[in-house]
Amino acid sequence: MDIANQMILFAKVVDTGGFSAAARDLGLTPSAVSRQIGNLEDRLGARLLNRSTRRVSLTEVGKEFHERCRDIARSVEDAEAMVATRLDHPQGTLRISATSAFAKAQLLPILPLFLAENPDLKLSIELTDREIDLIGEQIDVAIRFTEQISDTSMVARKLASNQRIFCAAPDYIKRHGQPTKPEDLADHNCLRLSTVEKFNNWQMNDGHSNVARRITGNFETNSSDALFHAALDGLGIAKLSTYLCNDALDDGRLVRVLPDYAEDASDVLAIYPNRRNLSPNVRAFVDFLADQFGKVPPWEREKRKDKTAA
Amino acid sequence: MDIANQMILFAKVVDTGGFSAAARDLGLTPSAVSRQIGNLEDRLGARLLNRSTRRVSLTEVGKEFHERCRDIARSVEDAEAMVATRLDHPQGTLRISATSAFAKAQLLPILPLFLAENPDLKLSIELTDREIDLIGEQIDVAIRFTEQISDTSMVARKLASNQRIFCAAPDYIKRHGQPTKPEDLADHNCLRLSTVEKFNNWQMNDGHSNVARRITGNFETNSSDALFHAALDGLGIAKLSTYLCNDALDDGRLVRVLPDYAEDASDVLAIYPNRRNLSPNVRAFVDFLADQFGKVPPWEREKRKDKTAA
DNA sequence: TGTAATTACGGGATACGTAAAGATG
DNA sequence: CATCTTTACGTATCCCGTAATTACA
Repeated sequence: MDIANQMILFAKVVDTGGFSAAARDLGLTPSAVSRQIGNLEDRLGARLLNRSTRRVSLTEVGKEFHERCRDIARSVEDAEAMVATRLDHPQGTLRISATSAFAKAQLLPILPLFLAENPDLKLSIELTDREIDLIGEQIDVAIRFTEQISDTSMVARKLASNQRIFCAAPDYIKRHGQPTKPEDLADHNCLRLSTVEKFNNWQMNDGHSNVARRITGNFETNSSDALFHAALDGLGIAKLSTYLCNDALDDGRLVRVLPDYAEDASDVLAIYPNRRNLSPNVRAFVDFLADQFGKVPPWEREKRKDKTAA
Repeated sequence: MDIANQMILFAKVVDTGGFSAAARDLGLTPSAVSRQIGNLEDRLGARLLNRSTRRVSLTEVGKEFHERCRDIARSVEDAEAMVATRLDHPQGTLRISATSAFAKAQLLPILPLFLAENPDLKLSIELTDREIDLIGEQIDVAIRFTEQISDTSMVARKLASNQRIFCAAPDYIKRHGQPTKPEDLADHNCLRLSTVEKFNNWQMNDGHSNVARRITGNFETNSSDALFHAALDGLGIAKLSTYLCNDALDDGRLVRVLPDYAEDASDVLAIYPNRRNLSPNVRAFVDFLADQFGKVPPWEREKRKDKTAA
């Protein structure tokens, strides 16, 4: 047994007034207590307790040492209790990472509800589109899109499906015509996301097979959000995540292009450090996300299906 | 391993910045450190550290827990250091018990020298003639006279020999005559110490054999000191410890009676709790006593021998 | 390639309980 | 006589190190 526990044991002996009493309290035998205290004294090189068979009394060093040991014992208990308290319900600060586009479109709108459900919780939202070091940045939960989990200690939980589909402003279509087959894209101004689409072609899937089509365009950006707005502004055709363009499709600011084609569906993932000893904060947040996005994500809700059907 | 040491280990891991670094510092393997931290987390039910193979970072609970653990680790070290400091040289308070007669005659006179040798030491002198519970009274050292050590945990170190001899004031002898053989005591007023001499006879030894002689007298007391003063006042013949009567014999206030007889020699003992992990305070004091009384006690010094020889 | 964290596995240190002894009120 | 501390002794626990694995720079 190492010294710290012997110190706590010593405090217990003094507080209970004897070896046997301490042993009873701790579920040990007097024998074990006696030996540990003896070891402690030998290690310190000082006698802490003078003992007869009937009585135990502190030496002068013992008295001072005891005060410190008692404080330490208390601190240990307090620290343990502190953790237990924090485990009781979500509290403190939860650091969340997401891409700015997803955050603006989907995450931020639902956070007030989450905060209302968890009054003791504070949020710290970190918006970055590049991949980040979750551990280095002390992120509790990140929301990412099938970007593979680099670290095996990380756990990814699927929140929803996401597809990227082809959209343009009605005005753009009016001016440049409606493409009807993938090949037509070559004649259009295709807006690119520079971070993902490094090569000038788009993967697309008609439900049966994948094809890749070469594209051209005079606009690229590293920001999904900027891409979205460029499409809204009628700059050309963009491949946009459904979570991002659903509202604009609903109210007619965008129309879908090549509706039979889409990129392979990918997943919206909540990524967090580890499933073992998961913090209540993370658990609550991930559960909340799963609840909000899980069955039918907002961007696939009825209202939109009605309109497109119409 | 119990929780307190795991907490200290955890603090070390955070302070060194990793499991391997902590392991190196502590002379352990990363494997052991990993397991202990894992156990700690499981016990607490909370993740303290998020770790990749290259990086370790604190969770929110971990951060707060760490602060407490670091404080605890420091407190443990401080407490250990405090004891080590006190072991360095005698300091603090030493509680000494002695009989009041011995203290007045022999102990108190030499204490200033002891205090001068140990400037950081304070003394607390407890004078009681009855036997006391050293442990209950928190006595560090008791000076007693062959009163058997009741507790085996106690250690007795012989400081000097002591004899009790027969004395009277010259004035008393002048008035009642000099006894020349033990039987003569029956005709004298013998002063008794009530605590020791419960029966009305005195043991005496002529160097060959013990005899017991019945005595009578009109004075008894529980105080050696009072007995001594009664003898000085010429009340009768007293059996007095040499440590007590030497000065009076030296300067003629008392004369020895039946000089060929004395009580069996007994020992002046220093009694202290235990030899294991003896405190520097006790060690210094007992050594000092042995040095002062050890070879030839003050009450057997030359000056007196000269005079009695004369 | 070198370092880091983790896990399984086997051996060994160690801390426990039992039992007995000595002491105390 | 019940209770207390201490010590010896045998055992079982548990904790560590070794080695292998996976991850990361």
